[in-house]
Amino acid sequence: MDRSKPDKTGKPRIDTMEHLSAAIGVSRPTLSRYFQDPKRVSRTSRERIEQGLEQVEYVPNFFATRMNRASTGMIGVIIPYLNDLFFSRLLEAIELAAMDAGYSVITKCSHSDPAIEARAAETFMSMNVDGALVAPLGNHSDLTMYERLRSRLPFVLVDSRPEVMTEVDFIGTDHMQSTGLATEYLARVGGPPIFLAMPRVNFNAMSRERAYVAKMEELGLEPEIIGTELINDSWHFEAHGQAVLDAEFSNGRLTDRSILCVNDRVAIGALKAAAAHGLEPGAMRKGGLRIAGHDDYPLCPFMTPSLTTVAQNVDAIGQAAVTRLIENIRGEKSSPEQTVKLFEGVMKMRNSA
Amino acid sequence: MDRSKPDKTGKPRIDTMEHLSAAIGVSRPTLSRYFQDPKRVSRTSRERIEQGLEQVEYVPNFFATRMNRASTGMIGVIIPYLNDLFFSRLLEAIELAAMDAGYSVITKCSHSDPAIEARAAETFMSMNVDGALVAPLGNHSDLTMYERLRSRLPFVLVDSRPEVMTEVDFIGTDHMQSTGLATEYLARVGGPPIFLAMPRVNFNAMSRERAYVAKMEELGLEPEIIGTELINDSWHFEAHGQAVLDAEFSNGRLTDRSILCVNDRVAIGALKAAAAHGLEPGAMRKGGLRIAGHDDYPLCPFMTPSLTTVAQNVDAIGQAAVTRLIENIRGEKSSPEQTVKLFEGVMKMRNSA
DNA sequence: CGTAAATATGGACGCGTGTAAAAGAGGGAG
DNA sequence: CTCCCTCTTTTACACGCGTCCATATTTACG
Repeated sequence: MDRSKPDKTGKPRIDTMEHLSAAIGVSRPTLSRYFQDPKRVSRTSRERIEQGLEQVEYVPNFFATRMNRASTGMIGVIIPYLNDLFFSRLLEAIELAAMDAGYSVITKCSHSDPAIEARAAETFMSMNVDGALVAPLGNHSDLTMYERLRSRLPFVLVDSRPEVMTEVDFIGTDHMQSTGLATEYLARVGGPPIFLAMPRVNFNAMSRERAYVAKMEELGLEPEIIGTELINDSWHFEAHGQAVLDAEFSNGRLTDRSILCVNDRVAIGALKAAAAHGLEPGAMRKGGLRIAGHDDYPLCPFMTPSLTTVAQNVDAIGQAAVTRLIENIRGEKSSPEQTVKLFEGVMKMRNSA
Repeated sequence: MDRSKPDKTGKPRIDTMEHLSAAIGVSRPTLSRYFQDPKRVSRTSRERIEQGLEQVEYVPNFFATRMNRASTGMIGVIIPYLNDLFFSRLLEAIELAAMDAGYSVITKCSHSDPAIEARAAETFMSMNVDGALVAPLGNHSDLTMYERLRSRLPFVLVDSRPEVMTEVDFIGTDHMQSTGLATEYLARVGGPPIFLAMPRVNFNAMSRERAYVAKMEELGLEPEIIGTELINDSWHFEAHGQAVLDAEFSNGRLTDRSILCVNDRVAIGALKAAAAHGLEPGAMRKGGLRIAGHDDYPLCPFMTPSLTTVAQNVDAIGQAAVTRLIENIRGEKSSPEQTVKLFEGVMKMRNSA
């Protein structure tokens, strides 16, 4: 591919600012300033440049523009896995917020692998990103990597946070509140809820479990937790929920209980187990099977019965994370104190509980 | 942030190869070669470097390493939207395949916006990515942008393809086959299927519609299509399916028909509409409501009833797309002929049809 | 119209690394 | 011990653009 030939649009392509400078009769530094901010050159130069750009095709080289510049205008985002609509929504919120703020984001997915996560962090540092936003993988993450990242760049944790990282900015949901809300709701409308957990693969799972226990004790009820043992080793949350409840229902247990699932994907599996056993979880009957989730997964309204859950304010979390990160970037000196911002969950009462 | 201070790990950090060279007594170009491929320096140098790297922390600058190099080792991937498990699965397959092949991928999401899509393409070109993999947005995409991309880099389309771009490499599903399969299946086990379409937002939607019509005509049946009118202007596929069928069922229509949905997300909405009307789509009864989808969305087995669908071989598509792109990158001269690779769909018979 | 102040411009240098070509080191044969 | 060959290292330049600073140009004001 010869990179200096005209392309199909007919415009001749120019590949360096030097050549562009020669082509339209403006010095290269002036062009450089123009591309950073058109207002930094005089109106006459600006018009001349813009007119020239209509004749040829030129885009400044991405790497060269970021080599010798204080700010790269990029923020790095690390997401633990993609095949989960919660994280894809979060990522979307982050990308749009960053775009609004004039930053371009570069995303890396950990694919459930701490080594990949660590490599992504190294890459971000070697790219001199202005800051990093990390949704941690969970227990297996390399915490020294987080420390390294934090000591080198503005750094904000999103969604979940390792217990030991108490002095880092963190934006997420107040699980104490949100899970407490769901627990209280179930306790009020049905019997004392039981908690359908997951293997301890991430910090939020543990936070919610603890929040459930705390709320139950506050209500003077006995907490009961099932599903902490590993059934499958992958991120098949739905299958996990289904398998755990299938075992219970098969033994005639829990068929008239309120079940609070650690998240909606587990709850979707739970709904399936119920249906398979001819059970109809529902909010309407007094006493009887109830199933609720957590997160407000986009498919909740379309489940049968529609899934009662507590919604995380994903958009607000993404927006706030970006905002906080940019604050850190802008005034690294002025904001030494840590920020923790937790958004409240909102009960979404539907038909399953 | 002073970038030359030792970090928390205790290792002093070194920020340029020059300094590293001075620190461990090996020339900078030798270091450069070492980082590209350790085998390119003598064993003695290699050992000395590796020993030195244990004492200090250093990672080559990402931008500088890619400035003056023939191959950047990067491939760009454009995905139309994230909040869809089909695309997140595809992206995962692509990322893992590329990682295996030693390429790092940089992902951009169009967020349903052709302007963002075009900007992503410009960015890729200005980054000198070795190649680009694009899952098109649909009708609104800027086709001249695709042409520009194609004329400048190895370029492979994935998942769907604009009709006019007939001479580009393309990897996807054979919708003629897959949709035909589902059509035939429904026609055989139930009555003549009706097709629940979407507004024509992407090319696959149209391909499947055409495939349905072709198969119906082959079977000597009258094709019937509903749902092409826009109900909501966003990508709320489930809501679309639900709304269209709700209108039909409310008027007492289609309640005993076989309904083939353009994709699983629409089908999930359709299932919901059925449940709301007390209808139980099922494979078991002769005659009666049947609902099937397309794609094998990960949640299909967990729907109630579980959703019959035809599976796309997402992993194979992702893998093949990367393989083909790398072929293009490696031997730009040797493979001028176009490659179109279409994978067959596989019927997943579950309970809904 | 003239002069000082404000602004715009261009030359020169630097960013951190890749790479071609030249210099060096090592090793074996004569 | 010398010569030649091969592998390795080094020297020198290149990549494309940001940015400082001296200089040219415009503007403001009298």
